[in-house]
Amino acid sequence: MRIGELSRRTDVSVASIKYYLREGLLPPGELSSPNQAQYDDAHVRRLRLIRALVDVGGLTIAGARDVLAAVDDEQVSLYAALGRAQDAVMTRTEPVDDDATARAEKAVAEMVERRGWTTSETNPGWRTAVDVLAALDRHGGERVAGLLDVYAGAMETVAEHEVAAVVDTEQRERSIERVVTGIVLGGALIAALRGMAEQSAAAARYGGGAAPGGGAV
Amino acid sequence: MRIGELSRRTDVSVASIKYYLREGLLPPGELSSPNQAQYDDAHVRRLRLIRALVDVGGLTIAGARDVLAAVDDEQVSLYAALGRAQDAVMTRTEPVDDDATARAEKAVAEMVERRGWTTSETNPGWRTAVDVLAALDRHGGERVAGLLDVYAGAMETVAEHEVAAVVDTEQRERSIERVVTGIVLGGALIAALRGMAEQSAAAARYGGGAAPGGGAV
DNA sequence: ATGTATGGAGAGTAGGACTATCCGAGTTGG
DNA sequence: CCAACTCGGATAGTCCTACTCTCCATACAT
Repeated sequence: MRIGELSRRTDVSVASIKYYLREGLLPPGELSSPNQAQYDDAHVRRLRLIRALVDVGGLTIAGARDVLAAVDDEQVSLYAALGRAQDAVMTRTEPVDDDATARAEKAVAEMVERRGWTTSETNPGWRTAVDVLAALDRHGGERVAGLLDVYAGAMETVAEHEVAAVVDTEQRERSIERVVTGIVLGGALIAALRGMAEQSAAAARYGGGAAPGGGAV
Repeated sequence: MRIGELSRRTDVSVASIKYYLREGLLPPGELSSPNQAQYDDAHVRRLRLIRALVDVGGLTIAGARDVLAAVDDEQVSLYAALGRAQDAVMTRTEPVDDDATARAEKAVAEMVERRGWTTSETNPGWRTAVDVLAALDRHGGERVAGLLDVYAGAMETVAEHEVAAVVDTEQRERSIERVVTGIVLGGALIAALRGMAEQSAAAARYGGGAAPGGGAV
């Protein structure tokens, strides 16, 4: 198929498709003549994956490109692809160096130790966790920070199920795609469910008035 | 204090402070003369809160303004503030109408029913959950979608602890600030810990090679 | 044959988050 | 008391991201 049909089938404008091609998110079609290319179902799939990562998962175009490059690269292990996807999802902050950070670092290190996690400070989550804890500390959110173990326990369960569900010795490319969509979209799903659970928990405690949400006001 | 000292104390440039004032994130200082204003500790606190929401929590300036408006508005209940914070964190997608969406809607509704959650479709999380599930469905992520109950169970536990920790009949403003920081920063913390837990779980299953993360490449 | 679609490249646009520049009015150190 | 600095407020400019538009020389469709 040519670009027009690809556009129709995926509901992505021709201009956007060209943009993704230029940015290297979508591999070029096969040229049948110097200025005529053919696209196939793989392009349709890829385009849908891009939309899912960007629209639903909230990745930037650059983040999506990195993740997709890992999917395409035969050299990249499933384990490394997982890290790549995490990198793309996590917002990086430049490190500060104060008391709050020192305390936060200690809290994270102790938690990891306590739970026996096999992870290291090079994991992007580690730094982010420290940053968040430090911010909570600075702002008097110690009550929330005190839930570190509750959060960690919940994520431990989630991660075990996810890894078990996603990893499966099939064709490598499909498996990596699953890992990547799992990391990115799973994160969005977790955030969504947390919102619902929170409303529910608050309602239980207050006999809940009108439901929150529904846009601006 | 005047703007220069406010800037020094918070490490936020004078230009940015002026910008936040213009955008209504930071209340104006008290004018001692037509062109001289005084700021106080409340401004310092507020500025730190803004930075935490934006830098760590990943809110946009507009999102932070909405959330802070809820904190400031005496009329807004704690329960409503919670919804406001969720709105700010959640990425809104315009709805599609296909089979995948229909299936996703059913799955979410059944899950809510099964768990007896007090929440409704007006909760921004509900729509997001449907969108994510639909995207997973479209992309062959049914394995991840099958974890819906695992995710929901984990978030149920988390939400109960959070609501209990955060709500506390003290001064309303502080309490609402805690709810808001809890929602926003708690979400970032959860994402970070999930990343770490996932690395750990993957390592357990593979004898883990080099740790992922550490930036580009 | 003639009108529409295509590939590729470059320029243009809209929104977001600052950052820089001005200016007339305080404030401060010598 | 005066020069140098700082301030508040407003406007304009910058950089980035994610597109979107415009061209043009083919290619395809009828």
